[in-house]
Amino acid sequence: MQLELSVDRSSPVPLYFQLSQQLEAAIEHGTLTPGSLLGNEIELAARLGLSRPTVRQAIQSLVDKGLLVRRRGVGTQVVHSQVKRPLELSSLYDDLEAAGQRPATRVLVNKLVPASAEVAAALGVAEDSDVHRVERLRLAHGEPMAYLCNFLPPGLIDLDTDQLETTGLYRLMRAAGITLHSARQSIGARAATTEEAERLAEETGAPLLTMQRVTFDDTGRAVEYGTHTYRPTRYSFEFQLLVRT
Amino acid sequence: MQLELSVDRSSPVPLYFQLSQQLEAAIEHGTLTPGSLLGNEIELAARLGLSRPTVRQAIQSLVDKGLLVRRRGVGTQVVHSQVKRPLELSSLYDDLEAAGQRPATRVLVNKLVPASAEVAAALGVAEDSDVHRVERLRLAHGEPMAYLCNFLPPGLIDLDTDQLETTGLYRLMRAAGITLHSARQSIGARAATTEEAERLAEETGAPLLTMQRVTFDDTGRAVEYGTHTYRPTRYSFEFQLLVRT
DNA sequence: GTAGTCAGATTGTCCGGACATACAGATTGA
DNA sequence: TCAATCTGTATGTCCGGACAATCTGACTAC
Repeated sequence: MQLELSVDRSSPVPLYFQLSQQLEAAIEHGTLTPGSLLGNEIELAARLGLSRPTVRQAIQSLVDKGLLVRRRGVGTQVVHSQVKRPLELSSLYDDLEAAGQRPATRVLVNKLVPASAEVAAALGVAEDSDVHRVERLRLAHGEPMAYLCNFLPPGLIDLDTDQLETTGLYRLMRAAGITLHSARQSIGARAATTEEAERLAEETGAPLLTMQRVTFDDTGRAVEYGTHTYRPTRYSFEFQLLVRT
Repeated sequence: MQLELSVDRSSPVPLYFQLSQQLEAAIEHGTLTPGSLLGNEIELAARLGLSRPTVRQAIQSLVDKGLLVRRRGVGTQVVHSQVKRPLELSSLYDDLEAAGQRPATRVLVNKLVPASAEVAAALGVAEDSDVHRVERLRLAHGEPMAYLCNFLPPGLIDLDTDQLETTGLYRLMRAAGITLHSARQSIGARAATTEEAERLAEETGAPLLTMQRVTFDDTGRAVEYGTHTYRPTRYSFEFQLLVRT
């Protein structure tokens, strides 16, 4: 069957983007079934009244997302496996909300403190200089799920406790005009100390999932350093990843 | 200072790839310092005797890798933060070897077994049909580090125990002509059972880091399903990730 | 002095074409 | 019958050009 595709040249949205979105929607919706050929680029371009480079750009973006596979001499086809999303830089809050869990946050600490050596190194600021320290308890369905301790350099964002209780940190940062670009993460596990256990309603010595992360904006500045502990019975890290080529 | 760049038109290596590799090397080597402008595309193209689309393709590949940032009206500059690698689909064996640890593998099980419901679902094969089951203990410096249990569909690869002891599973699969494409991972933690503790020389109830993974090739077939447990005192997952744009 | 405006610079998008390269299947030869 | 070769098809690479969108900084007007 013929796929219904069309582009709006009067729209400010780039043509290749319009096309890639329609193709992605068709894949998501099942109109383009896994394994099916996409039809050659030349004809597709002619059918849409676009040039081949534009069509290629649209297809390439979906190849990069892992939705399509190109084979020289064969064609472009939809991958069989259900690709979800390739581990984006998302916040726990958004993840929980998307999963239908009603997330809640209890802000335990929100103040300026002198940076420890560890924090100073991670954020690239001078030791003992002032940094924001935010400690939060993240709940889902009223049950504690994670304990989040974050450090931010000063002057970057105005951290309002009320806002922190109603939304995620990443969303606040994006809203403040910070372009999140990359992050360096480390995921591990360890036994809960008595203090940690108490916070998360676990037993002392119970296994905890830990995550440390330094986030950078597009200028390469470190904009956030966080040390998080999760209850492994309530949370695990799930993600899809692609090979780099 | 002027960066020394040149391309070899007689080489079968694509021109844009030659350029991107030279730029990447210059960034890695420090010749291109973080924050420095790359010079505009037009002039760069003229200097190298290339067309602008070719130069753009080279630059774009580095932008995708997170090494460069483009700004309309400003230019292209090197990001400040030290980007390592964006979480490729690597094997524990390669990771350890790259880190200078001398990895060793002890194959505990290597046989065909009927697929359980869980395995059948992950690999997309019929329940009770034959699948390879491989259990391995991964050691570093003679100390147990991880227990790896993997399942593979039959007919895909010849699993030789000797080879499994001297290299990683992924390397074997790639050598067998399998193109690894994507994987779905889940990382969590739990307390060690007595059996698990014994295998890894830990105490019963000690925290363990767990990872489950289904790997797909470029046709979308599931080619491997694995359940791994790591000693968190010896291993943690470290990776860099980029925002998708 | 401050805000608005304008011009230059640079990347973003798009076009049309050309040739190279690799794959699959049909044809041909032994 | 089987293997080597040819051929068509589709993507991969590359070119040269055109115009649009956006950012920076300087200029101008109030």
